[in-house]
Amino acid sequence: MKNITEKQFLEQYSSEQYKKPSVAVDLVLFTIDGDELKCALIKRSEHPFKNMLSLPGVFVGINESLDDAVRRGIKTKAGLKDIYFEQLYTWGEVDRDPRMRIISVSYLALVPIEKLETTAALYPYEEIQKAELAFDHKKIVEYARERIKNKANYSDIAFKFLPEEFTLPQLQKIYEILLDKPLYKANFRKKIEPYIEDTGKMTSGNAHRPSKLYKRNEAII
Amino acid sequence: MKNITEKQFLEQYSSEQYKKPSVAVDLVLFTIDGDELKCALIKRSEHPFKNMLSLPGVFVGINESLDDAVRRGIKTKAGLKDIYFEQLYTWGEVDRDPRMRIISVSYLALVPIEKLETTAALYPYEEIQKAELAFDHKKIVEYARERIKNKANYSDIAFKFLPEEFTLPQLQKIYEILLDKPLYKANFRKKIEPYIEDTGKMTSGNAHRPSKLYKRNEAII
DNA sequence: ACAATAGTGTCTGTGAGACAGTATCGA
DNA sequence: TCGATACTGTCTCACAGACACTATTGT
Repeated sequence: MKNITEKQFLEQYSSEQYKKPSVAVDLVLFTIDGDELKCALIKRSEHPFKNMLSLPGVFVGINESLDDAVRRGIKTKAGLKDIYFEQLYTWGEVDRDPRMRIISVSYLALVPIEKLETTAALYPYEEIQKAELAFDHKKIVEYARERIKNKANYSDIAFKFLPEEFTLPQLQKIYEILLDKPLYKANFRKKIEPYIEDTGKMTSGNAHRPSKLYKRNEAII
Repeated sequence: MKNITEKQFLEQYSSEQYKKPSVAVDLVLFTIDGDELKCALIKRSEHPFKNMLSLPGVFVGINESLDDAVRRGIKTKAGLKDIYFEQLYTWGEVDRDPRMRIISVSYLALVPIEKLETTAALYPYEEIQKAELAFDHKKIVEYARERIKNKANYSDIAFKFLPEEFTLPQLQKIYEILLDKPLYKANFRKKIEPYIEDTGKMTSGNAHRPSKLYKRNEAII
């Protein structure tokens, strides 16, 4: 950039001789199924890493924001819309994809299992940890796992795995899975109390004592 | 992507008709100067946003990792090497740069003021907040400010603003600036005690009671 | 009545917060 | 001796952790 204006530089930079990396968004879509945290993965049908599992992802269009690309990915790969997502980390090692230079902006997406009537193939996190994934995708999934473990302590992400109305035993179960440790009922209830609101409704038909249905108290962060 | 193989798609995608975004890294380089948190900014000499302040940044080379681009940026823009940095967030709105589509991977960099004998122009954060910055850079600086405020509570980033050896009044000052609130001496010392190590040395010549010199206890996270 | 799950009362220890005190330097 | 800064002892209160208890359903 010596002796040329920024404008000249940009013209040169935009020209053919300056190769640009491609940019993709990769999705780590988690849900909780019974006692397990599960992640949506796609079996690759082409080389490289043929027949291996990989994260669903899309390339970012030239007139598409990152968040829009994520929404498109969630829609086309999992058939979902209006679910919670947040940016995780951007992975930019030169050789992370053997075909070409691809910078991957990874996103965490969370969805209640009830919304996932669709075809997305889910794999338990515990199995993923033991398996090999395509590209650097295993590292990305593990990064996402750490993130939800941390955020469970100080944010409301646990609620993203549940429908609008839920019981406290359900919510506690989510927390136990995310934090990977058992919690004391009484303590959990005292701690969570400010963040929830009684709906007045109860569960029924569960062969045992019914439980109250709560919803998130949106007024409290 | 209907009816074509992934290979064919990639060939098409790589061809000229598929325009790619550019990727840059933008640096939020903070230091603490006296009682103030300051950020390195550059006055733009070209349109758009001519004469306005902006974050130092570089385009990511096709054969350069993101971290390498950051190191190059820190070297060329601030004349520094081997300083602490971490990725912040990736900004991908379509119109964030009026000239062309640029996706910006922002990085936080922290440096002790003693290392900054150089020319980098520093601006107090409080002033930046009141000013206007080029592009979406003000939002990025504010995001970085929030990050260090949060991380001061549970990580060791405060130490990144100090040289190897430091006094507890110095360290407390850093924390007070980062957290933007006064701290009680006694409580601060009790809390920080496990993370520091006495060097046996003392300050001197300061016209008052000298203070002990400590260093980071690397064994403790 | 019983099994099973839902929900509550209370003790304890830890640690943050607040404040008052003592210690050691230069001038 | 005094001003200024460095450093310490201790009380209180909130809250996480642990555990034992009571409550309500279907069978």
